[in-house]
Amino acid sequence: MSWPMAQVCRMSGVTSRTLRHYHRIGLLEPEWTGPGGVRHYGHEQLLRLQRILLMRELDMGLADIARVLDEHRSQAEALREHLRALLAERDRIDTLAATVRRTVDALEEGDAMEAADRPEELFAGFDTSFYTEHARTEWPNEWGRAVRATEGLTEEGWARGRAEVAAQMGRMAVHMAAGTPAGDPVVQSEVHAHYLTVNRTWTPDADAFADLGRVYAEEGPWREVYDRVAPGLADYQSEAMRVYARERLGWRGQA
Amino acid sequence: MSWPMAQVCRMSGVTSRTLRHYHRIGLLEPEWTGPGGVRHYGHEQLLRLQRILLMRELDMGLADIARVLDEHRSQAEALREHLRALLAERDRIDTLAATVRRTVDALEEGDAMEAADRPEELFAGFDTSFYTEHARTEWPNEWGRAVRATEGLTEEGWARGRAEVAAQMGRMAVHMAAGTPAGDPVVQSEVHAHYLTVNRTWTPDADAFADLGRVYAEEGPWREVYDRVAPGLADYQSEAMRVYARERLGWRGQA
DNA sequence: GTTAGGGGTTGACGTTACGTCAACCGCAAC
DNA sequence: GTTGCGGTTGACGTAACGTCAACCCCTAAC
Repeated sequence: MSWPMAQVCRMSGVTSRTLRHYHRIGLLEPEWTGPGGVRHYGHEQLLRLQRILLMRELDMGLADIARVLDEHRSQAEALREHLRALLAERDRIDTLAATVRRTVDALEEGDAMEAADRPEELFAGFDTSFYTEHARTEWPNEWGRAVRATEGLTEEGWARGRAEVAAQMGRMAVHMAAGTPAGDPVVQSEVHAHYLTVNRTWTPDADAFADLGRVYAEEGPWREVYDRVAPGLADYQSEAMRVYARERLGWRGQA
Repeated sequence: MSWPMAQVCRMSGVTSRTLRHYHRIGLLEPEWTGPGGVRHYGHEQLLRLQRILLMRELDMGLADIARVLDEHRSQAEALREHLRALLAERDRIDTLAATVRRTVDALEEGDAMEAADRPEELFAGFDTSFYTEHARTEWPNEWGRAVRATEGLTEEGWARGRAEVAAQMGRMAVHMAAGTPAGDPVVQSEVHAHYLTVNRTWTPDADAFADLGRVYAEEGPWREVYDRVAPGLADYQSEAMRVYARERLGWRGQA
């Protein structure tokens, strides 16, 4: 006794598409095929389908199911392994959810990403002259080039620059809130973006870039601005820049 | 200033394949394309890539990311929604893991699925005559046909039949351990398989099939066998058969 | 001159478990 | 004759790329 596909579908609750799929991948072959390619399933096939549905209900992959059915792999063993995979996946999602939650919190606090929308406010009272002396004596060449590069800048150009840096700070704050290590590729690529931004006015070498990071973190206007975006951001940014200087610019220092 | 694809890859840590993918789906288009189709990315594109990577890190889908970037959808709002989806997925996996664990436990107890491997042992001492009187008086026609159908059965045929029923019991025990409701399609399709098995010797109508389920659950050899496979299985099987009789055979009774 | 090598690029196919859809086919009613 | 219905089939799409064969350009070596 055997039944055509449509009847098997009604009997078992699966769609015809599913049965055709199982046929194609060799998981469940019909007993025989009638004229016009009509598939017919026998008793044996129905029982096999039952076993398939049982394991599929537990979210096992079809490949694993096939292994259990055809290679006489222990079902209990397969399920134990499947359980391990499930728990690992749950933990991964759990961690991810916590990260996202922290990120949302950081966004909602309104200090991180919204800062990117109000760069003027963020940089209000920023005193550039604070660093002038340090830069002029420590990196005279770079200082000179920076001055020349910014000489021709319009006010709109300055504003765009501030907005860009503010946006970078916002993204960096999200990375920090997410708990991403400062050495993570995605953070490093963010630092690289910052490096490119800086490059538009001057070209720091490894030493100078690492020093710039240090300056961000020490007491002063920069630290204030960074920490206004998110507490601790100055240190995080500084650390990320130190890693970048070491790994991408060949910096050898430690300070 | 702009950079060719390979350099952007090294800068940002993504593969060239990824960038080509983003190009194809319109998520990130190069600033201009050189001879030979070489893609070049400018400053603006790099910043956009940063934003993409930031959200991708949190497992957001590319479509959602595109919505945030292009349709000015609030990032916080998108992330909150994403968080809800993550939590739901975690709960789903959690429930599933608990189900799989129960299933594994049921399998390990050795009484469920292994019963399918020792049908003779399972049915040891099974006394068919127990039900002879009931069946003969209550369902005389069916009884007669069953007798005729089993007359020509070899011992091997009987053994195969027992093995099949034992295997069905094992699967049903797993469904029960998994906490699947008796009315669930997958369980009902298992009952249907049982129905087909029974049909090989006689053809119960709705009443008879429901009654058969009742018989499985009442005190006697059948209940003993079922509960030997897994405690509570007799009632579960009986309930599933009652649902089947109602929904698939048009049974109107309640008892 | 040419040839091998290296670095870069492209399109095409594979991945999971099917859903969705246009096309076709046989059979019954009008 | 045709119109509809129930059934079937193959083909394409899904998410986010990995992997791979093929091809192109430039350079150094023979």
